[in-house]
Amino acid sequence: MAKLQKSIDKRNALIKATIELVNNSGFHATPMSKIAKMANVSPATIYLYFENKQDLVNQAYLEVKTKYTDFVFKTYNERASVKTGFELIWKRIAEFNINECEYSFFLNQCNNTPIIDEPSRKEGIRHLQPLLDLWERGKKEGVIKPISDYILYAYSINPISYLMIAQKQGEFELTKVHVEEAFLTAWDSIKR
Amino acid sequence: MAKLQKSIDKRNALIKATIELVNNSGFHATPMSKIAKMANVSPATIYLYFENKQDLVNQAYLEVKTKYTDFVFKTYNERASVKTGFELIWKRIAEFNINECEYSFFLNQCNNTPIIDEPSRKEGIRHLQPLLDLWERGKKEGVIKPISDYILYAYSINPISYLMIAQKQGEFELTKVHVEEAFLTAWDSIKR
DNA sequence: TAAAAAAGAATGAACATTCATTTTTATTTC
DNA sequence: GAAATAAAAATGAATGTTCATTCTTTTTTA
Repeated sequence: MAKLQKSIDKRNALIKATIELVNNSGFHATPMSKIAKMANVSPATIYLYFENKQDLVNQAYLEVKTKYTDFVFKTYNERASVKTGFELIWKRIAEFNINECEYSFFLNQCNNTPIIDEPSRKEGIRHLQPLLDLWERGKKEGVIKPISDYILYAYSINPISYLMIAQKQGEFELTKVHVEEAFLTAWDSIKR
Repeated sequence: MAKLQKSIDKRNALIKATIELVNNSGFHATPMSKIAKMANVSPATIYLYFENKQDLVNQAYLEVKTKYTDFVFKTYNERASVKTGFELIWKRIAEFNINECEYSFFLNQCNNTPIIDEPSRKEGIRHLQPLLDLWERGKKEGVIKPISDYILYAYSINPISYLMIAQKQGEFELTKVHVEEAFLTAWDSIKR
């Protein structure tokens, strides 16, 4: 009698292939057969690991989102000043976007199009709770503008994704200098 | 012998249906048959007006993009100060996004995913030439930060799209007050 | 050796596009 | 101004393909 032994490697390869193919062609233009081929697996095998195509993408999304938040808050220290705390988080976000741009592009596509289930997406910004808490504190201390979190996010965090896309499309190269400029710009936009 | 008399109304209805359906389901999840039905037309008729599905979307994109830039620069006056000029343009962009959110959502989806031909997209930011010229002047006058246009765009213009999406997903409502806050934030982020 | 895992081929649905006809339109002829 | 007509415009029904998913068989594993 055999134990349940589905290979985690195969699952990972499938998720990886999905991300890469969806990044380059979009969800509906990516056939399961191609995902299978890229993961060196038969199409039928995908269904041992995932219910169906939608489930595969949802799981890819949640997995990448988790990697993202884990990375972003790893170095965060609640006792730092608001400005320092913001810098810690912002720079980690930038680092993730630059070093894992396959992931960040994928997240971005999921956030901007209707490919992900509402339930799977609803988690959304809530993953960023520590950042929201930091802003709350900043507003109380009078260091951060007393405006909606959505606006703070739109101006200080979302631009990073935009710059990644511009870079992916080869219009722009995101250098160290740019990152520093972008950080200062982000801070200028939300500081009181 | 009859004159060429393809109905502009029909063409418009097809473009409108395409925008609405692509907004809600994405390009590949929108069948031609549905577009036809929504435009009250037979599927075969689409091919009298457009070469194929890709051509239909490309044309929709270019048409909306043109509407956008026409609207945005309509009130612009080259002789205004940099700050005033920026405010004129920014507020028109915001107005367009709010009043024509079907259009702005569509443009955003085209800019963030691989559904549009590279050639059709390449026009991209270049449509915004007057804004780029204004920034150039602002940098010379020492009023605008001397940083890449991509960064200026990412921080002062792109956030509007993000806020639109948040609104479309029902997470947020973009009120007059928010628009004013957002404008000041945009200016803070790019002013020297 | 028995159960799980994997595979390739088969199935059936959905879809973009084309085809063969019908309908509309505008002009011409009386 | 009505009837005739020829070309464009529009249509609904094919066509052929692509694809997600399932089925049956083979291979691997414990």
